[in-house]
Amino acid sequence: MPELPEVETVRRDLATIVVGKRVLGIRGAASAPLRRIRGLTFKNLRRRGKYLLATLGEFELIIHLGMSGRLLAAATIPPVPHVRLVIDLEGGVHLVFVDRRRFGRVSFVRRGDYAGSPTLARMGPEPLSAAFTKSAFGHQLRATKAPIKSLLLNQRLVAGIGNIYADEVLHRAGIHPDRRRLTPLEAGRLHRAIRSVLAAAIHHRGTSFSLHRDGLLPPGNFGRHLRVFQRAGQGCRKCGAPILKVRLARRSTYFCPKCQVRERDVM
DNA sequence: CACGCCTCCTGTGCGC
DNA sequence: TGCGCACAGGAGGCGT
Repeated sequence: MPELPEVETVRRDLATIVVGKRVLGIRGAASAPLRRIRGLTFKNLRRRGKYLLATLGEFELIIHLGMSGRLLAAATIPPVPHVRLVIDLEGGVHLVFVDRRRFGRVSFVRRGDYAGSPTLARMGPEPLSAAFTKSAFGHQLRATKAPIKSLLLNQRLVAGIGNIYADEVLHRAGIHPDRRRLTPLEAGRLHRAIRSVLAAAIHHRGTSFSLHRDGLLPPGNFGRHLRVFQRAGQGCRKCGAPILKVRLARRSTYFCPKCQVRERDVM
């Protein structure tokens, strides 16, 4: 599930609960470095791309939810399978990391030491920040020849986009997912689409999938605003043509064959 | 270095 | 109904 809007939703839900609280203990599959978190206090809870970051003393807690990870704050440990880690906080609060597929990661490093997370170390700008400029984005898109969808997924040109929002922003921008070397016009449309789609998704608390509809978290409801993702065979909301599903970059890819043409724009 | 492919893990849903 | 297999929202690591 978790792409930028979902991770941001988790961050906002948990920040007010954990910030300022001291760690009383840690249980579960905690690495030796992670066990040093005991006794330290959460100074903040931040997000970078799809990563959650927290400063505690001289250290930084790095949490990536992977494909199936969830992070919950609760007074009692919920009776769900696949609880991997529990961080006990003062005030009777438990931070619970649940991850069915174990693709999630929790690490504890010296502040800013991202050597163990190359994607985080090389992360592109936050799409909703001023650092994400149309001109820099456009220049980078001219300089690389991979399919635009692969570039959106790899986190280096812009942070936080995954398979759902890659398809959604490409549809919004009217760009075929396999287009390469975008024109400045296309780059401009894509830049704008990235900002508007992600902002709207955050507003709706992200896209909720069955894994997350268990009553433990307020559900996201951006799902009903999706224009192409998991809508194969259904009509494009813009032109009515049936949405296609293909494999691209080893991922399911949904697009409208009429609104998103592969040919380069005529300028 | 850029790019593409394979892998990690577990559960679900589909076709036969 | 049962079985086997493809597939699932991510990113790290490797080979080319």
